[in-house]
Amino acid sequence: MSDEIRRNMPLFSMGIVTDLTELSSRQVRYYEQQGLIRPVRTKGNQRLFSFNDVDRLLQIKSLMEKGVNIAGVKEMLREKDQQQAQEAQPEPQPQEVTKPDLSDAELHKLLKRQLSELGSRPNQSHLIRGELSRFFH
Amino acid sequence: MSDEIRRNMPLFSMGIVTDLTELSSRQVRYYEQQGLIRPVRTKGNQRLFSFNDVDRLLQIKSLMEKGVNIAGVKEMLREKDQQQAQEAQPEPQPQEVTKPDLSDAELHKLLKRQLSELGSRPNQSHLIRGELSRFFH
DNA sequence: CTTTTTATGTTAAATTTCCTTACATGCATT
DNA sequence: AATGCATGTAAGGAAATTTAACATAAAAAG
Repeated sequence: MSDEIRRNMPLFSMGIVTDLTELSSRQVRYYEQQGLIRPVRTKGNQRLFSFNDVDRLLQIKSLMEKGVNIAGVKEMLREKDQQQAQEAQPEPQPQEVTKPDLSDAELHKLLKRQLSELGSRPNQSHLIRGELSRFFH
Repeated sequence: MSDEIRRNMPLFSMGIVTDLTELSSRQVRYYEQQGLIRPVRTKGNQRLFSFNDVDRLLQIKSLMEKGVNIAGVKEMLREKDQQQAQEAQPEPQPQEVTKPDLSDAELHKLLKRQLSELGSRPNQSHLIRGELSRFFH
């Protein structure tokens, strides 16, 4: 729980995040606009990102490089969020499945179509998916 | 060693550091000028601080609140740096003691005089000495 | 008890970074 | 051919940061 706080502490400015992720600021703002991340703001309205935000951005980048579109990314992050919420409160809560934004059929079709690609491009000198987790234990 | 990289990765802008440490930017710059920290710079000449920098600033703050002056802080950080350097390369290196900037007598006198005070003031909502270490394992 | 040093505050001007908005565009999808 | 998605780019303004200078209270030195 104290870990939760650390992961969500607003620490990084836009410039550092673009360096860390090698995303353009345009991309980062677009992803925020699409509801994929929720950085807080300074008094002067500038974005401050947390470890979690950077982590999500790396996941988003990874997925989009595989051809997944925003809708797909949104769906996958939503699932992951649910998992984490479950882990956070381990009470076995009998709950009817929350309706996904997209039907299972739609999502399946979507992913099936998109996962037939594979853009490959060497990368380094910045964070890659999974590398961030080492910042905490 | 990979840990060393993480600890020294330039991540934080001035604003975040002043929030984290509750030091004024003036203080942070002064401590840099005195050689206590060495933040790197962006292309545009703005400071970028690492975890290590923030950690040192918290130590500096803690010491100065106890009345230790810059010279004393400098000495104590130097000692700690030596320790860490030793731990990093555990080769039993027979080395004659490096001459301190201040003689032992001077330092002793200095600390003895200064440690007779104790400014107490409640603090919260920011990092305190030792709290930062949890960001890594 | 003056004088000097230390550590920090404050202000100003210049520079850099970031913000929003708007328009442009290549590539898929329809 | 027309539309939508994801991103680039440019303009204008606001916020954050920088250096340099001057001010000052408290401590140290003489």
